[in-house]
Amino acid sequence: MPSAVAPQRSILWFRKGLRLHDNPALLAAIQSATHLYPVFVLDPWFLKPERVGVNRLNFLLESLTDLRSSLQARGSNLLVLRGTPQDVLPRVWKDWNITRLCFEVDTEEYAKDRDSKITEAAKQAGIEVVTCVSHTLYDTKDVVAKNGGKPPLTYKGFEKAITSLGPPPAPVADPPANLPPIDASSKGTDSSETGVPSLTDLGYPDEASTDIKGGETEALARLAEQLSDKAWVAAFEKPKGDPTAFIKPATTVLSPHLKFGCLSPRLFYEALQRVYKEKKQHSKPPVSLLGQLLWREFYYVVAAHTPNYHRMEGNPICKQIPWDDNEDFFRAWEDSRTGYPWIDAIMAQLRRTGWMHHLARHCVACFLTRGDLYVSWERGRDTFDRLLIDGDPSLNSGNWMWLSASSFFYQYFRVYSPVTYGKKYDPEGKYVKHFLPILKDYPPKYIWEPWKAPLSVQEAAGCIIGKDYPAPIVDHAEASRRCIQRMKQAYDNQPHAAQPGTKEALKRSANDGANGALKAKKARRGN
DNA sequence: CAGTGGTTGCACAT
DNA sequence: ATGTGCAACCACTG
Repeated sequence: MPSAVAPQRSILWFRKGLRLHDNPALLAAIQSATHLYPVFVLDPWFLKPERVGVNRLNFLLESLTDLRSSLQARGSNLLVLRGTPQDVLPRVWKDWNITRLCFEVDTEEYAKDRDSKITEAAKQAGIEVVTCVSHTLYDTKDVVAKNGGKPPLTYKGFEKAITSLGPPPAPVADPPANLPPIDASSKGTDSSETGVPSLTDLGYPDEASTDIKGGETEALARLAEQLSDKAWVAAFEKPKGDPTAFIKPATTVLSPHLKFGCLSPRLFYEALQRVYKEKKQHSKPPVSLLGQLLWREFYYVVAAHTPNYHRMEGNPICKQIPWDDNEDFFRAWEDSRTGYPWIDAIMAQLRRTGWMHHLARHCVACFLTRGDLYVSWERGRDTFDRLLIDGDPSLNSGNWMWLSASSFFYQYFRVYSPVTYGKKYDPEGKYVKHFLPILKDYPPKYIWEPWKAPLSVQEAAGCIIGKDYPAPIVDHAEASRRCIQRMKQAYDNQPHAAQPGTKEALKRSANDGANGALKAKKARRGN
Protein backbone atom coordinates (compact mmCIF):
# COMPACT_ATOMS: atom_id res chain seq x y z
CA MET A 1 0.00 0.00 0.00
CA PRO A 2 2.56 2.62 -1.05
CA SER A 3 -0.09 5.32 -1.48
CA ALA A 4 -0.95 5.18 2.20
CA VAL A 5 2.56 6.06 3.30
CA ALA A 6 4.00 8.10 0.41
CA PRO A 7 3.47 11.86 0.81
CA GLN A 8 0.27 12.82 -0.91
CA ARG A 9 -0.97 15.89 -2.72
CA SER A 10 -4.76 15.61 -2.57
CA ILE A 11 -7.64 17.32 -4.23
CA LEU A 12 -10.81 17.30 -2.15
CA TRP A 13 -13.53 17.87 -4.70
CA PHE A 14 -16.64 19.42 -3.14
CA ARG A 15 -19.93 19.09 -5.02
CA LYS A 16 -22.63 18.43 -2.48
CA GLY A 17 -21.41 17.78 1.06
CA LEU A 18 -20.58 21.47 1.57
CA ARG A 19 -19.39 20.98 5.13
CA LEU A 20 -16.42 20.08 7.29
CA HIS A 21 -18.35 17.96 9.83
CA ASP A 22 -18.92 14.29 9.03
CA ASN A 23 -16.85 14.55 5.89
CA PRO A 24 -15.07 11.23 5.34
CA ALA A 25 -13.67 12.35 1.98
CA LEU A 26 -11.90 15.21 3.77
CA LEU A 27 -10.37 12.82 6.30
CA ALA A 28 -9.27 10.55 3.46
CA ALA A 29 -7.76 13.50 1.60
CA ILE A 30 -5.54 14.59 4.51
CA GLN A 31 -4.20 11.10 5.26
CA SER A 32 -0.39 11.37 4.84
CA ALA A 33 -0.93 14.50 2.78
CA THR A 34 1.64 17.26 2.52
CA HIS A 35 -0.78 19.38 0.54
CA LEU A 36 -4.55 19.64 0.30
CA TYR A 37 -6.49 21.40 -2.46
CA PRO A 38 -10.14 21.87 -1.58
CA VAL A 39 -11.93 22.61 -4.83
CA PHE A 40 -15.43 23.48 -5.97
CA VAL A 41 -16.10 23.61 -9.71
CA LEU A 42 -18.88 25.92 -10.90
CA ASP A 43 -20.22 23.85 -13.76
CA PRO A 44 -21.87 25.82 -16.60
CA TRP A 45 -24.18 22.86 -17.17
CA PHE A 46 -25.86 23.76 -13.91
CA LEU A 47 -25.59 27.55 -13.99
CA LYS A 48 -28.49 28.38 -16.24
CA PRO A 49 -31.67 30.29 -15.35
CA GLU A 50 -33.75 27.42 -16.71
CA ARG A 51 -31.97 25.01 -14.37
CA VAL A 52 -31.43 26.99 -11.18
CA GLY A 53 -33.33 29.98 -9.87
CA VAL A 54 -31.78 32.89 -8.03
CA ASN A 55 -32.81 31.65 -4.58
CA ARG A 56 -31.12 28.28 -4.80
CA LEU A 57 -28.05 29.72 -6.49
CA ASN A 58 -27.81 32.29 -3.72
CA PHE A 59 -28.02 29.49 -1.16
CA LEU A 60 -25.19 27.68 -2.93
CA LEU A 61 -22.99 30.78 -3.02
CA GLU A 62 -23.62 31.44 0.67
CA SER A 63 -22.72 27.83 1.42
CA LEU A 64 -19.49 28.15 -0.54
CA THR A 65 -18.61 31.40 1.23
CA ASP A 66 -19.17 29.78 4.60
CA LEU A 67 -17.16 26.72 3.63
CA ARG A 68 -14.34 28.95 2.40
CA SER A 69 -14.18 30.81 5.73
CA SER A 70 -14.13 27.55 7.66
CA LEU A 71 -11.32 26.21 5.52
CA GLN A 72 -9.40 29.47 5.82
CA ALA A 73 -9.73 29.28 9.59
CA ARG A 74 -7.90 25.95 9.37
CA GLY A 75 -5.06 27.33 7.27
CA SER A 76 -6.57 26.16 4.00
CA ASN A 77 -8.96 27.67 1.46
CA LEU A 78 -11.72 26.79 -0.96
CA LEU A 79 -10.64 27.12 -4.56
CA VAL A 80 -13.71 27.99 -6.60
CA LEU A 81 -12.99 27.18 -10.23
CA ARG A 82 -15.13 27.80 -13.29
CA GLY A 83 -15.79 25.38 -16.14
CA THR A 84 -16.80 21.82 -16.86
CA PRO A 85 -15.27 19.45 -14.29
CA GLN A 86 -14.06 17.11 -17.05
CA ASP A 87 -11.95 20.00 -18.38
CA VAL A 88 -11.01 21.79 -15.18
CA LEU A 89 -9.93 18.88 -12.98
CA PRO A 90 -7.43 17.25 -15.40
CA ARG A 91 -5.86 20.67 -15.92
CA VAL A 92 -5.38 21.38 -12.23
CA TRP A 93 -4.31 17.91 -11.18
CA LYS A 94 -1.54 18.19 -13.73
CA ASP A 95 -0.60 21.76 -12.71
CA TRP A 96 -0.54 20.85 -9.03
CA ASN A 97 1.14 17.44 -9.29
CA ILE A 98 -1.82 15.78 -7.63
CA THR A 99 -1.54 12.17 -6.47
CA ARG A 100 -5.01 11.62 -5.01
CA LEU A 101 -8.55 12.77 -5.73
CA CYS A 102 -11.21 12.44 -3.02
CA PHE A 103 -14.92 13.11 -3.23
CA GLU A 104 -18.31 12.14 -1.86
CA VAL A 105 -20.44 9.65 -3.78
CA ASP A 106 -23.25 11.30 -5.70
CA THR A 107 -25.90 8.91 -7.02
CA GLU A 108 -27.69 11.33 -9.29
CA GLU A 109 -27.98 10.78 -13.01
CA TYR A 110 -25.77 13.65 -14.18
CA ALA A 111 -23.29 13.09 -11.36
CA LYS A 112 -22.84 9.36 -12.01
CA ASP A 113 -21.89 9.99 -15.61
CA ARG A 114 -19.63 12.94 -14.75
CA ASP A 115 -17.90 11.08 -11.93
CA SER A 116 -17.26 7.92 -13.90
CA LYS A 117 -15.58 10.00 -16.63
CA ILE A 118 -13.47 11.90 -14.10
CA THR A 119 -12.54 8.69 -12.30
CA GLU A 120 -11.47 7.08 -15.54
CA ALA A 121 -9.35 10.11 -16.50
CA ALA A 122 -7.78 10.29 -13.05
CA LYS A 123 -6.81 6.63 -13.11
CA GLN A 124 -5.29 7.08 -16.57
CA ALA A 125 -3.23 9.91 -15.09
CA GLY A 126 -2.04 7.64 -12.29
CA ILE A 127 -4.09 9.42 -9.64
CA GLU A 128 -5.67 7.49 -6.82
CA VAL A 129 -9.41 8.07 -6.50
CA VAL A 130 -11.13 7.76 -3.12
CA THR A 131 -14.91 8.05 -2.84
CA CYS A 132 -16.99 8.02 0.34
CA VAL A 133 -20.70 7.61 1.02
CA SER A 134 -21.85 10.47 3.22
CA HIS A 135 -24.72 12.17 1.43
CA THR A 136 -27.07 9.35 2.39
CA LEU A 137 -27.36 7.35 5.61
CA TYR A 138 -26.54 4.11 3.84
CA ASP A 139 -24.85 3.11 0.62
CA THR A 140 -27.90 2.84 -1.65
CA LYS A 141 -26.45 -0.37 -3.12
CA ASP A 142 -26.61 -2.07 0.27
CA VAL A 143 -30.30 -1.24 0.66
CA VAL A 144 -31.05 -2.63 -2.80
CA ALA A 145 -29.08 -5.79 -2.03
CA LYS A 146 -31.10 -6.34 1.16
CA ASN A 147 -34.28 -5.96 -0.84
CA GLY A 148 -33.42 -8.81 -3.19
CA GLY A 149 -31.53 -6.77 -5.78
CA LYS A 150 -34.35 -4.34 -6.57
CA PRO A 151 -35.14 -0.99 -5.02
CA PRO A 152 -38.13 -1.20 -2.67
CA LEU A 153 -41.30 0.41 -3.99
CA THR A 154 -43.04 0.72 -0.64
CA TYR A 155 -42.00 2.31 2.59
CA LYS A 156 -42.55 -1.01 4.37
CA GLY A 157 -40.14 -2.78 2.06
CA PHE A 158 -37.60 -0.04 2.54
CA GLU A 159 -37.99 -0.15 6.31
CA LYS A 160 -37.46 -3.90 6.33
CA ALA A 161 -34.27 -3.54 4.29
CA ILE A 162 -32.73 -0.87 6.49
CA THR A 163 -33.77 -2.65 9.67
CA SER A 164 -31.78 -5.66 8.56
CA LEU A 165 -28.83 -3.38 7.74
CA GLY A 166 -28.85 -1.98 11.27
CA PRO A 167 -28.28 1.65 12.23
CA PRO A 168 -26.35 3.78 9.71
CA PRO A 169 -22.68 4.63 10.36
CA ALA A 170 -22.07 7.32 12.97
CA PRO A 171 -20.69 10.66 11.73
CA VAL A 172 -16.90 10.66 11.36
CA ALA A 173 -14.62 12.83 13.51
CA ASP A 174 -14.25 16.54 12.84
CA PRO A 175 -11.15 17.52 10.85
CA PRO A 176 -8.08 18.81 12.72
CA ALA A 177 -7.69 22.51 13.51
CA ASN A 178 -4.88 22.75 10.98
CA LEU A 179 -5.22 21.31 7.51
CA PRO A 180 -2.35 20.62 5.11
CA PRO A 181 -1.61 23.81 3.16
CA ILE A 182 -2.13 24.63 -0.47
CA ASP A 183 1.27 24.84 -2.16
CA ALA A 184 1.70 28.60 -2.64
CA SER A 185 3.65 28.07 -5.86
CA SER A 186 0.74 26.20 -7.47
CA LYS A 187 -0.67 27.90 -10.54
CA GLY A 188 -4.09 29.51 -10.24
CA THR A 189 -4.55 29.03 -6.52
CA ASP A 190 -4.25 32.63 -5.44
CA SER A 191 -7.13 33.79 -3.31
CA SER A 192 -7.87 36.63 -5.72
CA GLU A 193 -8.51 34.17 -8.56
CA THR A 194 -10.45 31.57 -6.64
CA GLY A 195 -13.11 33.43 -4.70
CA VAL A 196 -16.85 32.84 -4.61
CA PRO A 197 -18.51 34.84 -7.39
CA SER A 198 -21.51 37.08 -6.81
CA LEU A 199 -24.96 36.48 -8.27
CA THR A 200 -24.38 39.26 -10.79
CA ASP A 201 -21.01 37.74 -11.82
CA LEU A 202 -23.08 34.75 -12.88
CA GLY A 203 -25.65 36.77 -14.79
CA TYR A 204 -28.35 36.69 -12.13
CA PRO A 205 -30.26 39.51 -10.40
CA ASP A 206 -28.21 41.11 -7.65
CA GLU A 207 -30.14 39.60 -4.81
CA ALA A 208 -32.32 36.68 -3.83
CA SER A 209 -35.93 37.13 -2.75
CA THR A 210 -35.78 34.55 0.05
CA ASP A 211 -34.77 34.76 3.71
CA ILE A 212 -33.44 31.20 3.74
CA LYS A 213 -29.68 31.29 4.31
CA GLY A 214 -27.11 28.77 3.20
CA GLY A 215 -23.97 27.36 4.79
CA GLU A 216 -22.79 24.77 7.28
CA THR A 217 -22.69 27.31 10.12
CA GLU A 218 -26.32 28.19 9.47
CA ALA A 219 -27.25 24.51 9.13
CA LEU A 220 -25.74 23.52 12.48
CA ALA A 221 -27.35 26.49 14.21
CA ARG A 222 -30.71 25.63 12.72
CA LEU A 223 -30.36 21.97 13.70
CA ALA A 224 -29.59 22.95 17.29
CA GLU A 225 -32.45 25.42 17.39
CA GLN A 226 -35.01 23.04 15.89
CA LEU A 227 -34.04 20.13 18.12
CA SER A 228 -33.91 22.27 21.26
CA ASP A 229 -37.70 22.02 21.55
CA LYS A 230 -37.64 18.37 22.52
CA ALA A 231 -41.36 18.11 23.18
CA TRP A 232 -42.00 19.39 19.65
CA VAL A 233 -39.52 16.90 18.15
CA ALA A 234 -41.08 14.03 20.09
CA ALA A 235 -44.61 14.97 19.04
CA PHE A 236 -43.83 15.75 15.39
CA GLU A 237 -46.17 14.07 12.92
CA LYS A 238 -45.82 15.30 9.38
CA PRO A 239 -49.44 14.97 8.23
CA LYS A 240 -50.56 17.06 11.21
CA GLY A 241 -48.51 20.09 10.26
CA ASP A 242 -50.09 23.32 9.08
CA PRO A 243 -49.11 24.00 5.46
CA THR A 244 -50.31 27.60 5.69
CA ALA A 245 -47.90 28.51 8.51
CA PHE A 246 -45.34 30.85 6.97
CA ILE A 247 -44.08 33.08 9.79
CA LYS A 248 -42.93 30.01 11.67
CA PRO A 249 -43.10 27.01 9.32
CA ALA A 250 -44.53 23.74 10.66
CA THR A 251 -41.40 21.78 9.73
CA THR A 252 -37.67 22.25 10.38
CA VAL A 253 -36.74 23.74 6.97
CA LEU A 254 -33.52 21.75 7.15
CA SER A 255 -34.19 20.32 3.69
CA PRO A 256 -32.07 22.90 1.79
CA HIS A 257 -29.14 22.08 4.07
CA LEU A 258 -29.59 18.36 3.48
CA LYS A 259 -29.85 18.92 -0.26
CA PHE A 260 -26.46 20.67 -0.43
CA GLY A 261 -24.93 18.64 2.36
CA CYS A 262 -24.42 21.63 4.67
CA LEU A 263 -25.93 19.23 7.18
CA SER A 264 -24.94 15.57 7.33
CA PRO A 265 -27.90 13.19 7.35
CA ARG A 266 -25.96 11.03 9.79
CA LEU A 267 -25.49 13.90 12.19
CA PHE A 268 -29.19 14.69 11.93
CA TYR A 269 -29.97 11.03 12.56
CA GLU A 270 -27.73 10.93 15.61
CA ALA A 271 -29.16 14.18 17.01
CA LEU A 272 -32.70 12.84 16.61
CA GLN A 273 -31.80 9.61 18.36
CA ARG A 274 -30.49 11.61 21.31
CA VAL A 275 -33.82 13.42 21.66
CA TYR A 276 -35.80 10.19 21.29
CA LYS A 277 -33.69 8.53 23.94
CA GLU A 278 -34.54 11.29 26.37
CA LYS A 279 -38.22 11.51 25.40
CA LYS A 280 -39.45 7.97 25.78
CA GLN A 281 -42.81 8.82 24.23
CA HIS A 282 -42.22 9.97 20.69
CA SER A 283 -43.69 9.70 17.22
CA LYS A 284 -42.36 7.02 14.87
CA PRO A 285 -41.52 6.73 11.18
CA PRO A 286 -42.93 7.27 8.66
CA VAL A 287 -44.59 10.36 10.15
CA SER A 288 -41.93 11.39 12.69
CA LEU A 289 -38.97 13.68 11.99
CA LEU A 290 -36.77 10.60 11.69
CA GLY A 291 -39.33 9.34 9.20
CA GLN A 292 -38.73 12.42 7.05
CA LEU A 293 -35.04 11.61 6.90
CA LEU A 294 -35.89 8.03 5.98
CA TRP A 295 -38.22 9.12 3.18
CA ARG A 296 -35.32 11.08 1.75
CA GLU A 297 -33.24 7.93 1.90
CA PHE A 298 -36.03 5.91 0.28
CA TYR A 299 -36.15 8.21 -2.76
CA TYR A 300 -32.37 8.23 -3.06
CA VAL A 301 -32.34 4.44 -3.15
CA VAL A 302 -35.07 4.17 -5.78
CA ALA A 303 -33.66 7.00 -7.91
CA ALA A 304 -30.17 5.55 -7.93
CA HIS A 305 -31.35 2.14 -9.12
CA THR A 306 -34.24 2.82 -11.53
CA PRO A 307 -33.58 3.41 -15.23
CA ASN A 308 -35.15 6.57 -16.64
CA TYR A 309 -36.30 7.53 -13.16
CA HIS A 310 -36.69 11.18 -14.14
CA ARG A 311 -38.98 10.47 -17.09
CA MET A 312 -42.26 8.69 -17.69
CA GLU A 313 -41.13 6.95 -20.86
CA GLY A 314 -38.94 3.96 -20.34
CA ASN A 315 -39.36 4.19 -16.57
CA PRO A 316 -40.38 0.76 -15.30
CA ILE A 317 -41.93 2.04 -12.07
CA CYS A 318 -43.94 4.82 -13.72
CA LYS A 319 -47.49 4.50 -15.01
CA GLN A 320 -47.71 5.46 -18.66
CA ILE A 321 -50.34 8.17 -18.82
CA PRO A 322 -51.26 10.23 -21.91
CA TRP A 323 -51.14 13.62 -20.20
CA ASP A 324 -52.45 16.67 -22.03
CA ASP A 325 -49.92 18.95 -23.66
CA ASN A 326 -51.70 22.09 -22.50
CA GLU A 327 -49.26 24.98 -22.42
CA ASP A 328 -51.87 27.53 -21.30
CA PHE A 329 -52.81 25.42 -18.28
CA PHE A 330 -49.18 24.84 -17.42
CA ARG A 331 -48.30 28.54 -17.67
CA ALA A 332 -51.31 29.56 -15.59
CA TRP A 333 -50.26 27.07 -12.91
CA GLU A 334 -46.63 28.18 -12.91
CA ASP A 335 -47.46 31.90 -12.90
CA SER A 336 -50.14 31.85 -10.17
CA ARG A 337 -52.99 32.49 -12.62
CA THR A 338 -55.29 29.49 -12.05
CA GLY A 339 -57.89 31.61 -10.28
CA TYR A 340 -57.70 29.37 -7.21
CA PRO A 341 -56.08 31.49 -4.47
CA TRP A 342 -54.80 28.44 -2.59
CA ILE A 343 -52.95 27.14 -5.65
CA ASP A 344 -51.77 30.56 -6.79
CA ALA A 345 -50.55 31.59 -3.34
CA ILE A 346 -48.49 28.40 -2.99
CA MET A 347 -46.83 29.02 -6.34
CA ALA A 348 -46.19 32.64 -5.34
CA GLN A 349 -44.56 31.41 -2.13
CA LEU A 350 -42.40 29.09 -4.22
CA ARG A 351 -41.21 31.88 -6.49
CA ARG A 352 -40.57 34.32 -3.68
CA THR A 353 -39.14 32.14 -0.92
CA GLY A 354 -38.01 28.95 -2.66
CA TRP A 355 -39.80 26.84 -0.10
CA MET A 356 -43.32 25.62 0.71
CA HIS A 357 -44.68 23.12 3.20
CA HIS A 358 -44.75 19.56 1.96
CA LEU A 359 -48.56 19.41 1.98
CA ALA A 360 -48.79 22.64 -0.01
CA ARG A 361 -46.54 20.98 -2.59
CA HIS A 362 -49.00 18.10 -2.66
CA CYS A 363 -51.88 20.42 -3.45
CA VAL A 364 -50.25 22.17 -6.40
CA ALA A 365 -48.79 18.93 -7.76
CA CYS A 366 -52.14 17.17 -7.59
CA PHE A 367 -53.85 20.16 -9.19
CA LEU A 368 -51.43 20.32 -12.13
CA THR A 369 -51.56 16.59 -12.84
CA ARG A 370 -54.26 14.07 -11.92
CA GLY A 371 -56.49 16.45 -9.96
CA ASP A 372 -57.45 19.19 -12.37
CA LEU A 373 -55.24 20.18 -15.29
CA TYR A 374 -53.99 16.75 -16.43
CA VAL A 375 -50.56 18.12 -17.35
CA SER A 376 -47.50 15.85 -17.13
CA TRP A 377 -45.71 15.60 -13.79
CA GLU A 378 -42.45 16.17 -15.64
CA ARG A 379 -43.45 19.78 -16.38
CA GLY A 380 -44.24 20.56 -12.77
CA ARG A 381 -41.16 18.70 -11.62
CA ASP A 382 -39.00 20.97 -13.77
CA THR A 383 -40.58 24.07 -12.22
CA PHE A 384 -39.96 22.77 -8.71
CA ASP A 385 -36.45 21.69 -9.64
CA ARG A 386 -35.62 25.21 -10.72
CA LEU A 387 -37.32 27.21 -7.97
CA LEU A 388 -37.07 25.12 -4.80
CA ILE A 389 -34.00 25.80 -2.70
CA ASP A 390 -34.19 22.22 -1.51
CA GLY A 391 -34.87 21.01 -5.07
CA ASP A 392 -33.26 17.59 -5.05
CA PRO A 393 -33.80 15.49 -8.18
CA SER A 394 -34.23 12.14 -6.43
CA LEU A 395 -36.87 13.44 -4.03
CA ASN A 396 -38.48 15.80 -6.47
CA SER A 397 -39.17 13.35 -9.29
CA GLY A 398 -40.23 10.73 -6.74
CA ASN A 399 -42.72 13.00 -5.06
CA TRP A 400 -44.11 14.12 -8.42
CA MET A 401 -44.65 10.51 -9.44
CA TRP A 402 -46.31 9.95 -6.08
CA LEU A 403 -48.67 12.90 -6.32
CA SER A 404 -49.57 12.25 -9.94
CA ALA A 405 -50.36 8.62 -9.00
CA SER A 406 -47.71 7.51 -11.47
CA SER A 407 -45.77 5.47 -8.91
CA PHE A 408 -45.71 4.57 -5.19
CA PHE A 409 -49.25 5.91 -4.67
CA TYR A 410 -52.23 4.82 -6.75
CA GLN A 411 -55.41 6.07 -5.10
CA TYR A 412 -56.02 8.59 -7.84
CA PHE A 413 -59.60 9.19 -6.67
CA ARG A 414 -58.26 10.95 -3.56
CA VAL A 415 -58.04 14.48 -4.93
CA TYR A 416 -57.09 17.55 -2.92
CA SER A 417 -59.58 20.39 -3.03
CA PRO A 418 -58.03 23.68 -4.21
CA VAL A 419 -60.59 25.47 -2.04
CA THR A 420 -61.26 23.61 1.19
CA TYR A 421 -57.81 22.17 1.87
CA GLY A 422 -56.20 25.51 2.66
CA LYS A 423 -59.34 26.88 4.25
CA LYS A 424 -59.46 24.26 6.99
CA TYR A 425 -56.05 25.40 8.28
CA ASP A 426 -56.48 29.11 7.68
CA PRO A 427 -60.12 30.22 7.63
CA GLU A 428 -59.08 33.89 7.68
CA GLY A 429 -56.96 33.48 4.56
CA LYS A 430 -53.84 35.07 6.05
CA TYR A 431 -51.62 32.88 3.91
CA VAL A 432 -53.36 33.82 0.69
CA LYS A 433 -53.37 37.52 1.54
CA HIS A 434 -49.67 37.46 2.30
CA PHE A 435 -48.61 35.82 -0.94
CA LEU A 436 -51.35 37.25 -3.18
CA PRO A 437 -51.63 40.84 -1.95
CA ILE A 438 -54.10 41.66 -4.74
CA LEU A 439 -56.67 39.76 -2.64
CA LYS A 440 -55.71 41.32 0.69
CA ASP A 441 -58.98 43.19 1.20
CA TYR A 442 -61.29 40.27 0.50
CA PRO A 443 -63.44 39.22 3.46
CA PRO A 444 -62.65 35.75 4.85
CA LYS A 445 -65.95 34.48 3.51
CA TYR A 446 -64.72 34.81 -0.07
CA ILE A 447 -60.94 34.66 0.20
CA TRP A 448 -60.77 30.99 -0.81
CA GLU A 449 -63.27 31.38 -3.68
CA PRO A 450 -63.27 35.05 -4.65
CA TRP A 451 -65.27 34.45 -7.85
CA LYS A 452 -68.28 33.82 -5.60
CA ALA A 453 -68.11 37.30 -4.11
CA PRO A 454 -70.84 39.69 -5.29
CA LEU A 455 -69.55 42.43 -7.55
CA SER A 456 -70.05 45.01 -4.79
CA VAL A 457 -67.69 43.02 -2.55
CA GLN A 458 -65.16 42.68 -5.37
CA GLU A 459 -65.30 46.43 -5.93
CA ALA A 460 -64.94 47.21 -2.25
CA ALA A 461 -61.90 44.88 -2.12
CA GLY A 462 -60.40 46.64 -5.12
CA CYS A 463 -60.03 43.46 -7.13
CA ILE A 464 -62.45 42.46 -9.85
CA ILE A 465 -62.42 38.76 -10.71
CA GLY A 466 -61.70 38.18 -14.37
CA LYS A 467 -59.92 41.53 -14.58
CA ASP A 468 -57.55 42.08 -11.64
CA TYR A 469 -57.38 38.42 -10.63
CA PRO A 470 -58.37 35.51 -12.88
CA ALA A 471 -61.59 33.56 -12.72
CA PRO A 472 -60.93 29.82 -12.15
CA ILE A 473 -59.44 28.25 -15.28
CA VAL A 474 -61.35 25.03 -14.60
CA ASP A 475 -64.35 24.09 -12.53
CA HIS A 476 -62.78 21.85 -9.91
CA ALA A 477 -65.77 19.57 -9.40
CA GLU A 478 -66.08 18.94 -13.10
CA ALA A 479 -62.34 18.81 -13.86
CA SER A 480 -61.53 16.40 -11.04
CA ARG A 481 -64.38 14.07 -12.01
CA ARG A 482 -63.09 13.95 -15.57
CA CYS A 483 -59.48 13.49 -14.42
CA ILE A 484 -60.48 10.51 -12.26
CA GLN A 485 -62.19 8.91 -15.25
CA ARG A 486 -59.17 9.50 -17.43
CA MET A 487 -56.86 8.08 -14.77
CA LYS A 488 -58.95 4.93 -14.60
CA GLN A 489 -58.75 4.61 -18.35
CA ALA A 490 -54.99 5.20 -18.33
CA TYR A 491 -54.51 2.53 -15.65
CA ASP A 492 -56.62 0.07 -17.65
CA ASN A 493 -54.56 0.77 -20.74
CA GLN A 494 -51.14 0.15 -19.24
CA PRO A 495 -48.96 -1.45 -21.94
CA HIS A 496 -48.11 -4.40 -19.67
CA ALA A 497 -51.72 -5.51 -19.50
CA ALA A 498 -52.14 -5.69 -23.26
CA GLN A 499 -51.19 -9.28 -24.06
CA PRO A 500 -53.58 -11.90 -22.70
CA GLY A 501 -51.82 -14.86 -21.16
CA THR A 502 -48.79 -12.87 -20.03
CA LYS A 503 -47.77 -12.79 -16.41
CA GLU A 504 -49.08 -9.24 -16.18
CA ALA A 505 -52.41 -10.11 -17.72
CA LEU A 506 -52.85 -13.00 -15.30
CA LYS A 507 -52.07 -10.71 -12.44
CA ARG A 508 -54.64 -8.28 -13.75
CA SER A 509 -57.40 -10.80 -13.87
CA ALA A 510 -56.47 -11.91 -10.37
CA ASN A 511 -56.90 -8.36 -9.18
CA ASP A 512 -60.19 -8.04 -11.04
CA GLY A 513 -61.32 -11.17 -9.30
CA ALA A 514 -60.43 -9.75 -5.91
CA ASN A 515 -62.28 -6.65 -6.84
CA GLY A 516 -65.33 -8.56 -7.91
CA ALA A 517 -65.35 -10.54 -4.69
CA LEU A 518 -65.15 -7.34 -2.70
CA LYS A 519 -68.07 -5.92 -4.65
CA ALA A 520 -70.09 -9.06 -3.96
CA LYS A 521 -69.27 -8.85 -0.28
CA LYS A 522 -70.38 -5.22 -0.21
CA ALA A 523 -73.59 -6.16 -1.95
CA ARG A 524 -74.27 -8.91 0.64
CA ARG A 525 -73.67 -6.47 3.44
CA GLY A 526 -76.04 -4.05 1.75
CA ASN A 527 -78.74 -6.70 1.62
C1' DC B 1 -56.45 -16.05 -4.28
C1' DA B 2 -58.29 -13.26 -0.69
C1' DG B 3 -57.15 -10.00 2.18
C1' DT B 4 -54.59 -6.13 4.23
C1' DG B 5 -52.51 -1.76 4.40
C1' DG B 6 -51.08 2.38 2.19
C1' DT B 7 -47.01 9.20 5.93
C1' DT B 8 -51.14 13.37 4.63
C1' DG B 9 -58.92 13.29 0.27
C1' DC B 10 -63.59 15.03 0.41
C1' DA B 11 -68.23 15.67 1.83
C1' DC B 12 -71.36 14.78 4.89
C1' DA B 13 -73.11 11.99 8.66
C1' DT B 14 -73.42 11.44 13.76
C1' DA C 1 -64.06 13.82 16.95
C1' DT C 2 -64.89 9.42 14.41
C1' DG C 3 -67.40 6.93 10.68
C1' DT C 4 -69.35 6.21 6.04
C1' DG C 5 -69.70 6.42 1.06
C1' DC C 6 -67.43 7.74 -2.84
C1' DA C 7 -65.85 3.92 -6.62
C1' DA C 8 -62.43 0.88 -6.29
C1' DC C 9 -56.10 1.93 -7.09
C1' DC C 10 -51.60 -0.88 -6.10
C1' DA C 11 -47.80 -3.84 -3.61
C1' DC C 12 -47.26 -7.27 -0.77
C1' DT C 13 -48.38 -11.42 2.19
C1' DG C 14 -49.53 -16.08 3.38
